[in-house]
Amino acid sequence: MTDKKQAIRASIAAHLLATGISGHGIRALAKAADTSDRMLIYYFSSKDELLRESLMMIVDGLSIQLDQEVGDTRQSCTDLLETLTLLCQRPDWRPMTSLWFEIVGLAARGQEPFQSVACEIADAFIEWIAQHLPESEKSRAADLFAHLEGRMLLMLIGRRL
Amino acid sequence: MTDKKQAIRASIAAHLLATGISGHGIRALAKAADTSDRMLIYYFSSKDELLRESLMMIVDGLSIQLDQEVGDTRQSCTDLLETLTLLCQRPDWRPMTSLWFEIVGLAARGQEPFQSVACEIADAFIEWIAQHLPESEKSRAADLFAHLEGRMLLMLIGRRL
DNA sequence: GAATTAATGTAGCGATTGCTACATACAAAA
DNA sequence: TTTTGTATGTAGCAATCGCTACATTAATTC
Repeated sequence: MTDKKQAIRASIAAHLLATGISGHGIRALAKAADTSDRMLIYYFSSKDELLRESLMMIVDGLSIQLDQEVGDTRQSCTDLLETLTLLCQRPDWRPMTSLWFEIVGLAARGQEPFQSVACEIADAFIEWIAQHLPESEKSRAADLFAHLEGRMLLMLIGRRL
Repeated sequence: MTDKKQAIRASIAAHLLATGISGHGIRALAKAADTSDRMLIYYFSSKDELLRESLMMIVDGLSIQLDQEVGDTRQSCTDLLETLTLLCQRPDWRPMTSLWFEIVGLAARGQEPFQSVACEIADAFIEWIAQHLPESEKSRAADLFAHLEGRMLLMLIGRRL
């Protein structure tokens, strides 16, 4: 059933957020989703497809989650960067940050499905930023995203600004 | 002999730059260094140690390489960011960029030896930036690095500013 | 009730993983 | 010359990898 498939997607997504992508065989993933490796392949055909669909679940929730945290107000470029910097530094966002850079690392060599997932996440985030900037600064959304990402990277490896 | 060990380090470093870190067993690495897996373990005790030493070779050459490319002049914060952005966008720097984000991705979950290697690279780069900024702007070195890294990330996944 | 389809368990395949045991060659030291 | 230590090849181990073959049960349809 599609319910079952969706439940598996959700379990795997949570597990990836909590423990990372690499180093988990399908047997371990199956245990995390309370099923068997046999069933994972039955539903998703391959491990790659399972990962792709699970990661896309997270992407789809990103904009909503950002709205919940930041609110739907517009801020200047400088202010929005500070707001998002504070948000991404919060401990409860750490799993998301780790997962994001893990995806980027896997995408760095063009490896699917991570390459396309990375693009989708970046595009979604930049789009969200653009919609929360004043009209006059919309064109700076991508560079604001870049600046934010760099700060997240520094934080991730334990380096201060 | 130490010569042999050093030659292996160099071969492996070049191979990692060209083809990435993940997905290579020690048998493949041995072939790239024109030796046997048996000898890699003989010299380096473990795959982790082999990777650590090979990656550190790259780190050690980073400042020198930056000096060669950019020159030893000081620039304002804004100018230096543009200079470095152009440099890191050059196709011949692409392997370095990919490798760097691959390392960060592996470090994202605290996995050694990538965690410590990532710190060393970041520290070396930030230190280099600080030394190429005017006295009055030195404190902004880390954030300039952050901004640059974010731009590299965008470029890496094929997104424009 | 019979036939068909969907869902699931069990077992295992062939490939690869990092690493080790054992033997051997060769050189320097005693 | 015997001994000792370094360098190297060959073979293989136990674990894990993604995935498949085969059988069986459970649910649906005719």
